[in-house]
Order: sequence, then structure tokens, then C-alpha cells
Amino acid sequence: MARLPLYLRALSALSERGVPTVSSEELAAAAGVNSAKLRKDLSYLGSYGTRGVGYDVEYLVYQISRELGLTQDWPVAIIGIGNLGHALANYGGFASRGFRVAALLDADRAVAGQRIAGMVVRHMDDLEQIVRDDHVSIGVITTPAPAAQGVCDRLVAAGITSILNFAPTVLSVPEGVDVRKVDLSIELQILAFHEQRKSAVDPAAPDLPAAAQPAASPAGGPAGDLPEVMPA
Amino acid sequence: MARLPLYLRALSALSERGVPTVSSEELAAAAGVNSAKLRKDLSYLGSYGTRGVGYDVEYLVYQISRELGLTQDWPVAIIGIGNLGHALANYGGFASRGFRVAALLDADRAVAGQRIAGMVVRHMDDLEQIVRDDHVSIGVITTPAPAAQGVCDRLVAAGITSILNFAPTVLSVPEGVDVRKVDLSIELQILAFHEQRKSAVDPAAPDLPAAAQPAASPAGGPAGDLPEVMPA
DNA sequence: AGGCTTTTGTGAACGTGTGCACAAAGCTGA
DNA sequence: TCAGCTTTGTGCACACGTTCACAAAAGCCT
Ligand SMILES: NC(=O)c1ccc[n+]([C@@H]2O[C@H](COP(=O)([O-])OP(=O)(O)OC[C@H]3O[C@@H](n4cnc5c(N)ncnc54)[C@H](O)[C@@H]3O)[C@@H](O)[C@H]2O)c1
Ligand SMILES: NC(=O)c1ccc[n+]([C@@H]2O[C@H](COP(=O)([O-])OP(=O)(O)OC[C@H]3O[C@@H](n4cnc5c(N)ncnc54)[C@H](O)[C@@H]3O)[C@@H](O)[C@H]2O)c1
Repeated sequence: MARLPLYLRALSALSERGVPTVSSEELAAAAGVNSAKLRKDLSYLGSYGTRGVGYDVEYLVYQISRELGLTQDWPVAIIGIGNLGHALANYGGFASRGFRVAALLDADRAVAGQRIAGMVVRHMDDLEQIVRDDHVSIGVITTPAPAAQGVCDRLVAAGITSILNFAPTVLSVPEGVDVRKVDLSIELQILAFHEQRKSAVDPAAPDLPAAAQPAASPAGGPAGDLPEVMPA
Repeated sequence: MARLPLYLRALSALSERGVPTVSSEELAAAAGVNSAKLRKDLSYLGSYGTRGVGYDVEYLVYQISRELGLTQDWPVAIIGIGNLGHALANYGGFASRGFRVAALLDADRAVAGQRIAGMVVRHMDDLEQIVRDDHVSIGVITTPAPAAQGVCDRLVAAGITSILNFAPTVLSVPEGVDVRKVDLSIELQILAFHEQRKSAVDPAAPDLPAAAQPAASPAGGPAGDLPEVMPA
């Protein structure tokens, strides 16, 4: 389940505060989910709760870490050391959660060789060797969008089976390779969408404020602006 | 719908290549979704397709932009100009999609005053005034996690109703305020989870490789490692 | 002009995820 | 030891999103 990391974070915070046990209600509130959902998620891992008491925090941290595969630490490689690659390389939050930045790579020979966060940026030529020697199985793509598919293909060919993609492109990969994407523009656009909804017919019923309009105007400009992009 | 931005991106690419029309099949492939799903999503906006031909690319771009509220451009403020805030400030990909970085803010007086990407970083003291004067309605939080909730509260108090949060915390906000989060650690943990599944019982049936074990051992260490975190 | 091909729009079945509600289970205190 | 209280684990119903499949519509070719 994709919510386990959330629970793990909340549990870690409790653990650091020395809290010995939590009820599903408390933990659910901390993670921002429904308590029944949380209990069902946890029961999927097995029955690790005590009725009338709750869950043992330390034990649950261990069980979830185990389920997520965080008892080992995963070497990750970051490809494309520009603005974003820099920020990720300097970010200390990975190491604390079972991930280790094993290598920084870039195609630009002016970038390769630089020291960033105590590591030397390697050139893409060394990709295959690095993946093999350091057993890297997770790759992070922070190259410009046009280069992303090519980089992805090379990563897959080198044996990487999990990719985190920051470039705004749909990557196609063979079966057995997992891709997750982080796309800021999409997040902002979704926010803008809701923002527009809010400001549309604020006082009255917030139902379908603008979407009902276009159907009413058969061929002319729907709202009077930008008619030049209308079809013939 | 959260998929509209994806369609919009694919359509923009087609538009730049001068393609006049697309079928739902082609567009679905480009966006990485099912064609029936795509048609249903688009039909939700109204009937903008021609049977036997497909959809007019330019027209659809306009309609989706309109639905998402991208015909206007949204001023955003970035709070916390550290590693990540820097990268976002330098990123050119926002402007091209209807977003404008209106202000950079930081609580550190050593950071405020610096010029980044042609803008002067402002101090948090000016937050309320900036939000009011520039009509900022979207805030991006890139401060350390412990500061996030406090910053969030100030943003909300200042009148911001949409927040994009990069700090690994659950933000609580009053009703009417939208929060979306981007959490790298969670993404990596999900990848690690699948990665572990793949490598677990690779040749045989990949069913529930490790989860069935703990129930069999009533009180001892479940698999022999890390017994010190087991409960009493 | 009329049939043929292509592609949309949508009805209906399906699967999944969510949340309520409650019985069973364990702890606590008398 | 036993009653009472708290909290888990889960059966069940419901709502949502996804996918198939097909009829209606539009263009095209003869
Ligand atoms: N900077 C941000 O805040 C931000 C935000 C959202 C999305 N993104 C996306 O992240 C990606 C990177 O953004 P950025 O601002 O860091 O860009 P950037 O131009 O600063 O950095 C890109 C780096 O990738 C390297 N590179 C180019 N082609 C390569 C290849 N084939 N193999 C290996 N390395 C290669 C370049 O040498 C450069 O160092 C882009 O796709 C961008 O759209 C960035
Ligand atoms: N750097 C990354 O690649 C990365 C990746 C994932 C998540 N994150 C998260 O993003 C956040 C920022 O990361 P970073 O590496 O940029 O951290 P950073 O320490 O480099 O930057 C944080 C900035 O926030 C400012 N700040 C602190 N408290 C503030 C407040 N109350 N109001 C306004 N500004 C304040 C600091 O002055 C600093 O400039 C963190 O929560 C981190 O967990 C970062």
C-alpha cells in the first residue's frame, strides 16, 4: 500500500518522542486518514495490535520498515545534475530513510568532475559500470524532458528496475520496470483548477459554474475571449 | 479531473508539431492512459470531438486550459529559499504553463536580499503585504518540516487558499484551503517496496513472500534479524 | 447519393477502495 | 475472578473509477 510510508513517518515521530503505544485513532489523525482504513491497512501486514491498548510503536516501525524493504539501504543514482539534481544531491533527508545517494551522473563534461555534497559527479559514460559495481537498482531522472526517455532506456539496459522521473514526460519502459513521476506543473495546475472553481461563483452554489456554458453556444465564441483558437 | 494536465501536455506537444487533429486512441497512448477513459474525461467537458475524425488539437488545448483556469496566469510565492527553493526559483518550466513566480520569501535575514533568478528574496515580514498587493493565491512551501505548519498557518491567514507542500509533514488547514504535497521519500519508499517484491521470490510465484512468516513465530524473532526491536 | 469506414460518446458490468458498525479480545480495577 | 471499558479486526454495503463494447454520427470514396 502507498500509505505505509505515511504511517511510518508518523510512527517515527512518535517513537522519537518516546511514545510507547498508539491507538489507530491517534495514528490515523497524525497521518491524516480514516482510522478504519488505517486498521485495515495494518491488518494486511498481519495482526500486530493489542485490543484495548493499541499498537506498539517500535514494533510497528520495524514491521512497516520491513514490509517496505527499508531494513536494507537502497543505493540510488541521480542522473542530470542541474538545478534540481543539485538540490537532491544536497538533501539530507534520503539517508535517514534507508536511501543512499550512490552516484551523481551528468552528460555534460563541464559538470562531471565537480564536487557536490562531498561526491564527485561522474560522466554518463560510466553509468553501466557504476550500476553494476554499486548494485544500484533505483534511478532518479532530473534531466531536461527531451533527454529523459533516452536516459531511461540506458538505465533500464544497465539493469535498473525502478525509476523516479522528474522530467515532464511519459516514459515508456518494458514490463517489470516501475516508474513513478513527480511533476510540479501538474500539481500546480490541479491547484489552479480548484482555485478557479472557488473564485467562480463563490457566494451561490459551487456546482458546475463554468462548464455548463460552452454547450449553450453552438458555434460562436464560448465566452467572448480568444475566439481565434476556435475551430472552423 | 487530475488527468487533464497530462492531456494538455500531450496536446501541446502535438500542437507544436503542427498536428491538426488526434484520435482518442493516439492521444491516450501519448498520455499513457486508456482511450475509453480519455474519451470519458473529455466528454465531461462537453462534446468537442468529431466522429470519424477525432479531436481538433488547438481547440482542445484551449478548452482544457480554460477548464484548468490557465487562461489567466497565477502568481505563486515560494517560501523557504534553500536547496529546493533555489531550484524552483531557477526553473523556467512554470512560466510556460500559466504560472508566474511572484515572490521568493525566507525567514533568514542572510538569505533575504539575495538575488536569485533575477528576483530579490524578500523577508517573511513582508508576506502579508506581498500576498495582498500581488494577489497571490498559491503558495509553495519549501521550508524544513518543523517550520512548515507555522508557515502554512501564516499563508492561510494572509489569504492564500492553495498550497503546494514539499516538507515531509501533514499540514492541517481550515476547510476551503487546498493542500497538495510532493514527497520524495514516499516516492522512493514505494519504489523500494516494489523493488523488494521483485527480488524476493523472483523465480517462483510472487505472492506474499515475507508477510506470511511472522504469524508462524509466536514470540521469538520473526526472521532472525533485529530482535531487539521486538515487543516484550 | 449511398454505402463503407472510422471514431466518438456512453450504457453497463466489473473491480477496487472506503467507511460504517459491531463482535471479539484484551486490559484494568475491584 | 469477574464485570466493565477500550480498542482492534473485519463483514458488509456503498460509491467511485475503470474498462469493455456497441450504437450513433460524421466523413469519404465511388
Ligand atoms: N528545477 C526545478 O525546480 C524543476 C521543477 C520541476 C521539474 N523540473 C524538471 O526537472 C528536470 C531538470 O530540471 P533542472 O532545472 O535541474 O534542469 P537543468 O537544465 O538545470 O539541468 C539538467 C541537467 O541534465 C544534464 N543532462 C542533459 N542531458 C543529459 C543526458 N542525456 N544525460 C545526462 N544528463 C543530461 C545537463 O547537463 C544538466 O546538468 C527538467 O526536466 C525539468 O523540467 C525541474
Ligand atoms: N532539497 C531537496 O532536494 C529536498 C527533497 C525532498 C524534500 N525536501 C524538503 O524540502 C524542504 C526544504 O529542503 P531544503 O533542502 O531546501 O532545505 P534548506 O535547509 O536548504 O532550506 C530551507 C530554507 O527555509 C528557510 N526557513 C526556515 N524556516 C523558515 C520559516 N519559518 N519561514 C520561512 N523560511 C524558513 C531557511 O532559512 C532555508 O533557507 C525540507 O522540508 C525538505 O525535507 C527537500
